[in-house]
Amino acid sequence: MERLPDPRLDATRTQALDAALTLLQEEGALAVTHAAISARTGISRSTLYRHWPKLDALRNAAFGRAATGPKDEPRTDGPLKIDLTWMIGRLVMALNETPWGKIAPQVIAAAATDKQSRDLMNRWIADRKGDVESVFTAAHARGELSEGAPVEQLVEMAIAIPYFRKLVAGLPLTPEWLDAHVSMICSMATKTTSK
Amino acid sequence: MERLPDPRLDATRTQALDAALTLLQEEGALAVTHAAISARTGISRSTLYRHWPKLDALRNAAFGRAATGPKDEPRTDGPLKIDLTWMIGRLVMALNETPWGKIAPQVIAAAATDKQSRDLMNRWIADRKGDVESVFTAAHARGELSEGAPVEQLVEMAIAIPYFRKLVAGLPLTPEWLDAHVSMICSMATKTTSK
DNA sequence: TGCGTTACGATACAATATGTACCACACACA
DNA sequence: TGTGTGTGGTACATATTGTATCGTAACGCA
Repeated sequence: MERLPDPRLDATRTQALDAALTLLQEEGALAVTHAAISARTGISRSTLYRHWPKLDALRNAAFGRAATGPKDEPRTDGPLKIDLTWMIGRLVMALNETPWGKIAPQVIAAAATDKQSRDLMNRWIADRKGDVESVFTAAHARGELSEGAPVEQLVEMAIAIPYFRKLVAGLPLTPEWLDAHVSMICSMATKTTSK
Repeated sequence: MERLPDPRLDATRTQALDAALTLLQEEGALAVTHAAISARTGISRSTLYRHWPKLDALRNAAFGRAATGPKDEPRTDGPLKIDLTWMIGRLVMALNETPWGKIAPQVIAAAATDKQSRDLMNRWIADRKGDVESVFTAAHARGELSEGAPVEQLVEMAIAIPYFRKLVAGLPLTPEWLDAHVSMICSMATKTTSK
């Protein structure tokens, strides 16, 4: 007979990963250790080793936890500028206000040597690209785009620039900046109705 | 009286940092330790600790070494597309073929907690931005730019996208991609002579 | 060439991080 | 109420990171 899963398993895992996430944000990936989590949660070191026998596994679990979040349903009602502002605004919010914004650089660095981190990063990017692309697709269906609009390049640009500003250059992503960013993209995508 | 500097000082420092750079590329920042460099160079562990008493100092020195390189003199003879292709081509080459391409992600991650890494990264970006900007300035002087061309945004875009593709998304920077990238920027910057 | 200085190499040692092994206890389910 | 399973505590093994000390070798200078 199958036994029901012991609720303690999930409870300790959740507690531990919560603490790991905090450590990740506050002190970086190197601070995520069995000992540190034990000190912070009261969970014994042996229990933590039982759940994640290796340090890599523990850190990957923490990364994974940081990347999880509610999926954004893209708005595609139009017009393009409104949809894009909302969609890229969600990205900006994720970078500004969720753990992911602080942790992404460490995932990027880890991706150089660790496949799981690479997969995690790629999945995150693919999701965002998909969202932005669907906005363009809808705009195209409404006839809002100019003939040869380079949609693929525009999608990449829409995402790459906020990423670069925030993570690489350490520049803020303000509402004013967002407006200018979206405006530039729209001016490239739509029929040149500009003055 | 001042004594001349002992040549052994420079010799060991150079040897050690060469090995550190190799380790950095091949096995990541975590592999850069006094012990590893000692094993690789034959320099004794105690000597390495004498030069860089802390591990952070050693890694920062390795980062610094990775970032050094000959300064690119921007070409500003025009036309814009030629100058931009050359200038961004230099950036692409640096990312593709120098240690910096492999190490930048680790510097970015370290920048979250370490001021020296932050400074290093900012200096690198500022240099590149300055180069690209001077290309636009020259083009403006020649009257190649359209009235309200958003030069600042274009400069950022020129740099952010290759960075994102290579470091974050792990995508290749091919000559074909470079051409498309530059073309897009030019079409935004120049008087809309496009059909 | 010889002398004082300085860098280097070797070793021993301390402190911490990273696991492993084992046992007693407490909690969950039947 | 028993039986299994997760947990906590401790002891222990090993590697990493850093310190301290000593003799030796290379260097600059006279």
